Order: sequence, then C-alpha cells, then structure tokens
Amino acid sequence: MGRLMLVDGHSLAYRAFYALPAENFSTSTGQTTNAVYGFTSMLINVLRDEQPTHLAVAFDLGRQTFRTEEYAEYKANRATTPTEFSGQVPLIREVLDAMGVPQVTAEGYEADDVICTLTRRAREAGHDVLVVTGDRDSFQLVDDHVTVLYPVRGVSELSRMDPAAVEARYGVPPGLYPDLAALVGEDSDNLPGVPGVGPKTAAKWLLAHGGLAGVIGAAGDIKGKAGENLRTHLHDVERNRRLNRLVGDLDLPLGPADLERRPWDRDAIHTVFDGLEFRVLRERLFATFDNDEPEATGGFAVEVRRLDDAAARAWWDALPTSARLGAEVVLDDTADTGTGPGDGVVEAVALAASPAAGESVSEVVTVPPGTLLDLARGGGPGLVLHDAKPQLHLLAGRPPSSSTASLPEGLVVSDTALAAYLCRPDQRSYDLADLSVRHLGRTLVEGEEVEGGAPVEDQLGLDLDGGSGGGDDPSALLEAARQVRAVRAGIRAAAVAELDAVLRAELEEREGSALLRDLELPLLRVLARMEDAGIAVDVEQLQQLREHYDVRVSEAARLAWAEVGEEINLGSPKQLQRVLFEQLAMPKTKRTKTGYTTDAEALQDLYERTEHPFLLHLLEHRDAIRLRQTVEGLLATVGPDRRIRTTFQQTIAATGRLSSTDPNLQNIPIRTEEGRRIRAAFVVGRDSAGDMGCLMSADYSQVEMRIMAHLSGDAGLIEAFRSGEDLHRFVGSRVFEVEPAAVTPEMRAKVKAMSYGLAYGLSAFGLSRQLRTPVEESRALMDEYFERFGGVRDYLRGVVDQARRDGWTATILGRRRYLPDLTSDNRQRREAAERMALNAPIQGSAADLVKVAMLGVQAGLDAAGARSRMLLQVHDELVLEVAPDELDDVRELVVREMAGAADLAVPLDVSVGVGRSWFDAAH
DNA sequence: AAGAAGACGTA
DNA sequence: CGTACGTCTTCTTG
Repeated sequence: MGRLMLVDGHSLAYRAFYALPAENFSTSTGQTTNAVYGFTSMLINVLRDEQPTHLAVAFDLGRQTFRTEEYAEYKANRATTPTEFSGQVPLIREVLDAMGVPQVTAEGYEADDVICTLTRRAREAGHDVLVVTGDRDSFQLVDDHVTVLYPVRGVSELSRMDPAAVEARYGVPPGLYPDLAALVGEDSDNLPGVPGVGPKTAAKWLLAHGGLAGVIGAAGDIKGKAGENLRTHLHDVERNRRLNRLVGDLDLPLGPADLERRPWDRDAIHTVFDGLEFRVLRERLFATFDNDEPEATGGFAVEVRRLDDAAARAWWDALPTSARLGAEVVLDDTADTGTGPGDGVVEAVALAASPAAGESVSEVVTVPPGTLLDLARGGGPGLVLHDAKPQLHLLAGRPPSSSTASLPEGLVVSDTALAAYLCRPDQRSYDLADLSVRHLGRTLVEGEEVEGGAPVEDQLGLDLDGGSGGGDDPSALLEAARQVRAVRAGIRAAAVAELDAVLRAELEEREGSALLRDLELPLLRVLARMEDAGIAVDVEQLQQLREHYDVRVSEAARLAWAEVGEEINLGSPKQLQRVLFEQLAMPKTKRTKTGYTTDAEALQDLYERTEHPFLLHLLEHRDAIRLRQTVEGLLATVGPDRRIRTTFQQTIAATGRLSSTDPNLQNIPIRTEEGRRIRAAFVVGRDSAGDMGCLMSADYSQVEMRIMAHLSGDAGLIEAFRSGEDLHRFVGSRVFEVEPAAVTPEMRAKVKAMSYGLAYGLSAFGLSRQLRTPVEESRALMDEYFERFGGVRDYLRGVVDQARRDGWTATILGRRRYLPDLTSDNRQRREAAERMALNAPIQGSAADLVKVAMLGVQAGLDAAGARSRMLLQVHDELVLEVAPDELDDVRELVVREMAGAADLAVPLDVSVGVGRSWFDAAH
C-alpha cells in the first residue's frame, strides 16, 4: 500500500505562470523563472504535506490530441502559449530530473489521460492516489482512494477534492462531474454547453435522471427555455462528454511500480538551482529532503575528548608531522567581551584527524588555543580550516594590541572554503553545511539549524533548557553548554577533515592546486594582516564633511519640494515616477521592471529636454545624500584607535578579484571633486612605534588592456605599450589613420571607450549608447578598430570558442571560471555567458597579478623587517602606510613587485604617489 | 523579518 | 543590448 502522487505538469506550471508576476522572477541573465519557481515551490510544499511514496509528473505533448482531431475547436480559444511560458517548461523538466522525479507523456494524449491511466493502475495495485492538477476534468477520478488537489487562488493553496468536496461544490458525486461539465460546458476548453444551464440546473437534472444518459433520454420532457436549449444542443453535450472522458488504458512506458520515490541528485540540484538562482527554494528543498530520508544523509558522529595542555602535547607529538587536521575554533559566545555582536572568547580549538576508512565515529580532540599555537610553532601537523581568516583573527586576538602576524608560520595548510572557491568560483556561498551535503553527501547537523538545537544535545543526552531533567546546578549547566560548543565545533572539524581530502582531489583535477597553495593560501595571511592594520581616518574631517553634505541634502530637498509643491520622498523611485511622469508629464525614460527609470543618466537627459529645475535639485539631493551616507557609514566603523578595518572577501568574485565589506573600502568616491574630499579623510596614522610617514598609493596603469595585449599577442597593441606613447592616442592614430599628434580629444575618447568596452563584450549598440552616436557610426568604429587590431578580434573569438569547448575560461595563472551557459539554447543566457567568458580571463588575470604582487610586497617588507605595511587593495591599486625613513625602499619594492608580478609581452607600468592622505597620494 | 528592486559608488 | 563587486533605501511579501 503506497501513496502515489500524480502531478499535471503543464496545468500547474500555467497556474504558477499567471499567479506570480513574471517581472519579479528572472535570473541575472534575464531568464524568466516565475513558472519554474511557482511550480517547484508548489511541488515542495505538496511533497512535504502529503509525503507520497510514489511520484510522477505528467506533461502534455504538443497541442495535437485525439480531442483536437475529433473537434478542431478544442481549446482553440486559448491564446497562443506565451513564449515566456514555453521557455520555462524545459527548465521545469530539468528541475524534475535533478529531483529524480519521473516524467510521463503520451503522444496524442493529454497529461490528464496519462494521469487517469496511472490512477487506474495504481488503484489496481492497491495504492491511494493524489492527483495534483488545475484541470477540473480530473474530478471524475475522485473516489474514496483518489483525491484531487486543486489549486485555488494562485499557487499557495490547494483545495482537497474528495468525494464529499466534489459533491458539496457541484451538487453531484464525482462520477457525475463529467456529465455536469458536458451540460454546463467548459470555457477554458472552448466547449460550449447548453445556454442557460449552469451547475445548479445541471445537477438537478442529473440527480433526477440518474446521469447524462437519463437526461438525454428525458430531454423531450424537460420543460422551459432550458429544456428547449438542451434539445437544440444535444449534439454539443454528447460531444462534450466524449471529449471530457479521460482515457484510462494508455500504453505507458512506466507503471506505478516504477514511480517509487528515489534519492535526489544533489549535485544536479545545485547546478540547476544555481542556474535558476533559487536560493531559498533550494534550502527549502533540502530541508524537505533531509526530513524525508534521514538515513540517506547521515550526519557526523563525533566523540570529543577535551585535552588539557599536557595531554594535548602528548597527542600532538604522536601524530605524523605530515598529518592534516580539520580544525575549528570553539568559541564561547556567552562570554561578553563587550566589543560587539558575534564576538566571543576562543576557549579551545577542535581538531579532527582524517578518518580512517570505514570509521563511522570521528575522534575529535579539543585543545587550549595557547597550547595549539605553541605546538604549531614547533612544526608538525598542519591545520585545515574552513574560512580560516576570521578564525585566525580570533586566535590572534584583537588588534591593535595583537595581530595575526604573530601566528605561527605554516599553521594553516589549507582552507576548504578557498579550495571550494577555486573549484567553482561562481557559487555565492561556501557554507560548510552546503559543501558537506554536496561533496560528502552528509548533513552537517548543527544545533542552530534545527529547532531548539536538538541534535547535538540529543547526542549528549543533555537538557540545556533547564527543564525538569536539566538539574539546577549552574556549574553543571555551564559545563554542559561548554560540551555542546565543543561537539558542534568538533562536528565541523570532522567535516572539514573529510572535505579537505575530497576537495584536494577535485582541485587537482581542475589544475588549481598550485593556485591554492602558492597564491590564495599565502594571500589569506597577508589579507589578515591588512585587516589587522586598518587605515587611519581624520575623524574631525569626516564629521565636518558629514555636516557639509547634510546642509547640501536639506537645501536640495527644500528646493526640490518647492518646485513640485509637496514634500515627496525623494528617495522613492515610485513617488518620483508619479511626480515626473504623471504630475509633470515628462517624457518617459527607459523602462524598468516596475516602471520608468529615474537614474542619474535619465534625469540628466530629462533636464536637457525639459530644463525643469526640479531635476537639478533632485540630482543634487541624490549626490549629497549618497556622500553623506558614505561618510556616516565610515564614521560608524571607526575604531577606538581612529582606524577603519574592512574585511577582504576572498571567495566572492567569480573572476578572482577580492571584495571588501563592512565597510567597503573599494568604492570610496574618486571621480568627483566633492567625493574626493572623502578620500582626503583617509590619512597616514601611527603604529605601535609611533607616527608613520605617509600613505603610498601604487597602481597599475591600463592593466587590463596590457593583459589583453599580452593574451592576444596583437602586434599593434603590443607596440602601443612598448612605444611609450599614450595608449589611446596611439590606438586613435591607427584607427583614424592620422598622426598621433592629430588625434583629437573626441577621437581619443571614442577609442578609449571602445578599448575598455572590448574586455566587457561591448556591442555596437552599447558603444553607440555610451558615446551617444548612431549605431552605424559605432559599428564602423568597431570594424575599423578590429581591422587595425585583428589579433584582439581573433583572441576574443578564440576565448569564447575555447570556453565553449572546455566549459571554462582560464587566467594567466590557470584560475578557471566555469560557464555552462555558453551552450545554452537561451540566447540571452548564452550571450551573457559569452561576455563573462570574454571578461573573466582579463579581469581574472589582473587579479592574479595584483595578488602575486601583494605576496611579493609582503615578503619584501617582512624580509626587510620594515614597519611599513600594506593597508588596502583596490583591484589595481595598493595602498600602504610607510614609515618615515622607509619611503625610498618601499617605493622601490612596490614598483619592483608590481611591475614584476608577471612576465608579459608588454611592460607593466606602475605609478606611485605619496602623501599625507589617500587623496594626496593619488597621482 | 527578509528579500527584491532600484539606485550608485569603485575597478 | 558592457564585466566584477557592496550598500543603501524603499517597497513587497511571508
């Protein structure tokens, strides 16, 4: 006895398509996903709620069926299927494939017939059946063992149609429903019924005459207008009944026995859901899945021994020096350090040796952090951490009094988050629990992820909530909590140990091992030291700036409000749209998903056309409020030592770049005069030994174009860089066939935009929009450009071809980016992937170079025992704080390391500036 | 409370 | 209809 769930795929997808606003569901590549989302969401819910043992989804095959053959008008009233919808059906099928759900179709028949056939056969096998469909014809299948779940109100709610429900709704038992539908007609199928006969009349007749045959037989006796209509439409009614009868004897490739639910392909689900950008839905899916089949995804069983200093030393010494230990700090987050949320005290480090084969319970020890650091200083086993940098900060203690620089060399031999990132840099997170599920097929059972933290406590037989069994001895409770923390960290350490082995093999396969070992891993410590250092700011100057911008904000708002006569919220695009396009009836701008854009470019354009002063005040307000917010954000993060400490993210950007958060110091304004005042507030500070001398900013000039020249081998471009001539002037003189000296600023601007656009996959359309010139002109420019620099064109083509063949692009150092969408049937997705393929080797190689340079600079500073230190990296720029007497040495070091980061076909040009502030150091 | 959308800062 | 990010506000949804 099982429970078979049969889903009408098209019917539900259609419901979802119309229930969810398409504009709210699209991927970054422009694929609409509302139907996929709605369908999948509904499926997850219904699986969760109904727990079927068997499952299949039926799909229609085209529009030609035996019904259209009998009656050409069948469903002919339906508008042609929107392409937005049909494009999503294959995606839904991909989701189902990944979920291991069988799909059944039958040529010439509809999904309903498939469902009817499977229902019959399942009933014969003794199963109960649940039919999930938005097609009312299926009500004829309902009986004591067959229930239809019928969506009402969009996709969020399913109505449970059992015999009683059908009868309550239509006044007839399920068996008579198709008779009733034949009389009443079905608009959605273009089947007209008897005029003037609705469900009430039809039910009355059917009950009085025992069914449609009876009604037809007694047609002559039925009085009134309705009876007359019945007699003139008998033919329609009989036809309706033939068409709405579901076929129950199809020859199908699959029977109920083949539909038993099977394990889902986690990797496929990740791939599919990544592509669809369904993050929450994936979590819901796994939540449902894990609850369904816990035995398929056992967690980590650990046995934790707490070692004191002496025991830890003995344990450590017994390990082979080549051992790799999965590690995770044990954080006592109940200890209030008074320094903010998420802080705590490292009470121990959990260490897990790689498990011996067949071992089901991992042995984990926890050791005191001080002991561990001591031991590691003497060499021996290395640690593998997951997302090591924050843990290194915890281990090192809080700057400025402590620094990760003090941690033992060789402490961390790998980082599983970095390894996973190098394997697949496009993921948006490298959560240990996700990776564990994905690569180990094991659920990382963590207290936080389960209601009430049950699993770990269960494993320990503890009751932390202070309930009846918990006892009220406070020290016992504290001890129990400590043990829970140790077990949680121990589980993570055990997972890391296993993950390390798997990811090392995977990374090796992808030829990324050296990148991890020689670049990212050493860089991790460099970044940690930069984060430790922070950058000094002039707080008073920032406060003055805030006031200055604040005045600008108020003044601009006042003037803007005066122009429109009401105090609208100038930060609300919605209210702005109302004022601009309705109240002031300005010409419409570019469309967005929800209306018309009010971005700065559009506002500027509108101003040029209307000269309405409101627009100027609005732009002024935007600018000022943004600058004020930037300053406020910075002020909020200034530490007690007047320094700002960012976090560099090493596993976010798919191209290999770093990113900076909390606060983001990679997007401090520079383009406008007003914005640059913020840069001037970043100043040289002091270290433990006293005042530093100056800030130094060193950046690569045109690094991406140089990499393009190198990678393409284009003789003209290489010559441009070797000649020492201004790049854009040189290119302009070639493209426009004039002497370099005769290149006008306009010509230079055009080729400059073209050159930079190349690396982004710029189109003639995009170029024309940017240059505000006709498309033909920009196309001509592109043609001329490629004519002169044919190597560039050949290279760009070659990159995409290679990536399509191999599935990935690679940088100079072999950093890969996988782009499966290059072979997508969806043009939008494919072309977006092509642009990424063009850009990834260039942006990524630049990122490689800067990282190499950073390692070199750090090594040079360390070797010299310098006080000077690196503070920031802004993609092609390094910012350092230089000690007074080290300026010349550091300048020389930085230029040497940056320029020598790679041996390219063109020189790497580095420009350096120094000054009291970041602004002054700009050059 | 959490997420989407729109806007905009950087390279 | 140009790549890669992060963060803010407003608005919508659960």
